Amino acid sequence: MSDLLRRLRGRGWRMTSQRRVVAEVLDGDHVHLTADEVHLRAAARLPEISRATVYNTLGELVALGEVVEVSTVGRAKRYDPNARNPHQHLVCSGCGTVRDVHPGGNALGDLPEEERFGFAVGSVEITYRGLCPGCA
Amino acid sequence: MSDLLRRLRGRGWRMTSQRRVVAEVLDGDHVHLTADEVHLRAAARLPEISRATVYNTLGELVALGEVVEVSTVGRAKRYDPNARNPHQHLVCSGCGTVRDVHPGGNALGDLPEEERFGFAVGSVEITYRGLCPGCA
DNA sequence: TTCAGTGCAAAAGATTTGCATAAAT
DNA sequence: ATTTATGCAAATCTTTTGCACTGAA
Repeated sequence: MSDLLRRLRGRGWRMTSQRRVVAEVLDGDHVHLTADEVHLRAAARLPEISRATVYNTLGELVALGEVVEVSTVGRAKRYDPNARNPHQHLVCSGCGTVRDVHPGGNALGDLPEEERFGFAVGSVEITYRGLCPGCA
Repeated sequence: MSDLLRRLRGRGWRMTSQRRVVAEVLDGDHVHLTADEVHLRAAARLPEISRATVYNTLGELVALGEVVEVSTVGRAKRYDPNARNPHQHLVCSGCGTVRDVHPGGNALGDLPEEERFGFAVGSVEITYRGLCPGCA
């Protein structure tokens, strides 16, 4: 069973065949799928699964903190199940492909208090943009 | 005349009343408008300007490197004319408001070569997410 | 049994596109 | 005169919503 699924079970998440398939599709450490790609792969195993359910389920996983939404410029959001291991993203401006990077040396410190303007800062997202070998 | 407009003139950008108005709306150092907001403000001065023209113009300004698209999670893109001064963004997860931040001390170094996977990295985007005082 | 989850289809929001017309150089 | 930009309306893509129905606990 996938790690994600095991964790969700442990948290008392109500299980259905649709939810199981979505969680299975999202298993792995370098997965960055769009909602539509998740639906496509889930439907390969469970043909009757609807887009609405995929969106609902993804939204819940995000709310639970088990999946992170990767922001995009114009393109569809991508969902990253590797929420436990902080990391950053290298995104191709051509095809939208996402790669994980872990630049050990230059991790970003917190935003200093005097730069927060009263915001309750919860997360930092760092994205490197450029062209992948295939698109260059 | 706005700085942006002056620069565009200098680059031989073909000028029209629509383009002028869009450039004027985008003038300033802490502007983060959506395409729709740009259209709204532009239309206040030039009622016949169309959304398509606003989108076209914004796309060109981005291609010229004069304006930066601020990525969002789900929401409409925002356009930031402050492309000359590298800075970062504090984004409210509640209302989508964007604030500029310049955390001097912890600027991010480049992504090391061995972490680039053959990508031609062109830019880094750093976004702090959280709730603004109003939404908290 | 009960309540949360699902599917469907329609709606909404953001952005793009095709094409005839208008305007800048 | 020539070339490029504009406006309109329709189309596309992504995501959300309302509601009756199904299935997990």
